[in-house]
Amino acid sequence: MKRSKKERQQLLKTTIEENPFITDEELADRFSVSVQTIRLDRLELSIPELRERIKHVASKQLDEEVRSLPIEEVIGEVIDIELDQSAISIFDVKTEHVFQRNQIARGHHLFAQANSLAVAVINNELALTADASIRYHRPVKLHERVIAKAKVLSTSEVRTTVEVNSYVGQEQVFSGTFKMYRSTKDK
Amino acid sequence: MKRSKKERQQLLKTTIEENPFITDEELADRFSVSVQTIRLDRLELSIPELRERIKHVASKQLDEEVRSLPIEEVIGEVIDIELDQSAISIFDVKTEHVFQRNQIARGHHLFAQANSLAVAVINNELALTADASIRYHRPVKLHERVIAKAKVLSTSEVRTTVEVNSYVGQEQVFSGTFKMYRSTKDK
DNA sequence: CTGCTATTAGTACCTAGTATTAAAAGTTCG
DNA sequence: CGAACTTTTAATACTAGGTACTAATAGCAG
Repeated sequence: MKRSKKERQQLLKTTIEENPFITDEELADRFSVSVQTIRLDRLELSIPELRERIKHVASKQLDEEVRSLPIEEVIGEVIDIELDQSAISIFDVKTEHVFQRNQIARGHHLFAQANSLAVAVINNELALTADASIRYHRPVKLHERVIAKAKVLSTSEVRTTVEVNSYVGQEQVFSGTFKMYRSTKDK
Repeated sequence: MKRSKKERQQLLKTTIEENPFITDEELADRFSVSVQTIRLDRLELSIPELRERIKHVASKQLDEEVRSLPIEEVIGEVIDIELDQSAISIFDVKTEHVFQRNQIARGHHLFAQANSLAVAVINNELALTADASIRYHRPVKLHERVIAKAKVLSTSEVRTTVEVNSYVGQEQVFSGTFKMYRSTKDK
């Protein structure tokens, strides 16, 4: 099986990409050339040695582990609030909020922004969501800024209905109606 | 700084756990003992050498990449899944999930568990929540274990309805109906 | 045949170890 | 105190999977 230098180097690159754990010796075997040739190839292609490759993959893994730990606690920043009436928060979609494959924000983050805003707008120590009906109007992408606007529709002694609409620019991306319990003892 | 053998070995273990990239020499320095002592310690504790540790971390990374998308992006741990039919996940409520004041889990975590399970159960590259209707039956407290059960109710070419019910023990705490978009090209 | 590139071979050196033997230091017990 | 034991350190030989360098050889083109 005769390959030109270029062919071999191209193949070398993809082979290592798909299996970074392969040694020069195995590669030499596979391509029926000497180990030295493989090393020259790697040199020319600036492909690091096995151990460095593995180290690189491992670091990536550690990064992922740390980045995926703090799942979500910050759910947007409240920029305006009138208790028992309305509230506005902004939420910037970052890499940790999106599906890796299509860069679309996972739905529960938009929900979380809206839900926590609904909780915040209620002037009460204890506010809990009883039920909610929501709708996603269009997908939100990485790096977009979502502005959620909450509006209190009705209030009784124990129940409050809050409507939340979220926008990216002028475009609506999310809407929801939250029925909230509120504790009887006011602050 | 004098430590007994036991103390040193205990510390060695946790040190390596938190930074698997550390060499015996660095450890010897850190604990003011010889390299040989560190090696005896590793031997006694069955801790593999640096390169093996790195290799192990790197393999984990490759596994994740291959085992692909839906599972790692689920909130809670999926313990059973039958694609396009049903799925179950567990979610342990920790301190970071609750309101400090009353130790009650924030609603969006329960929503996130249910929503991501609904996404995972759909055997499709692209699944997005279109709208959802949910209800919180009773508050969930710190350290409780929530079991979410997703069931696919109906499927058309582009839409799937998933029902999710979540329980703590025998008691239902959450229910939701999720209407999902699925991409037209099936896997 | 002469040049040129590509390949192979060989050597010294490196890191981060294992495995083994042996000596030295520290500690406990009688 | 000193023998017996554990713990630590040292020294040596060997390993994988390389780098860096020099030198020899093979293949082919003009």
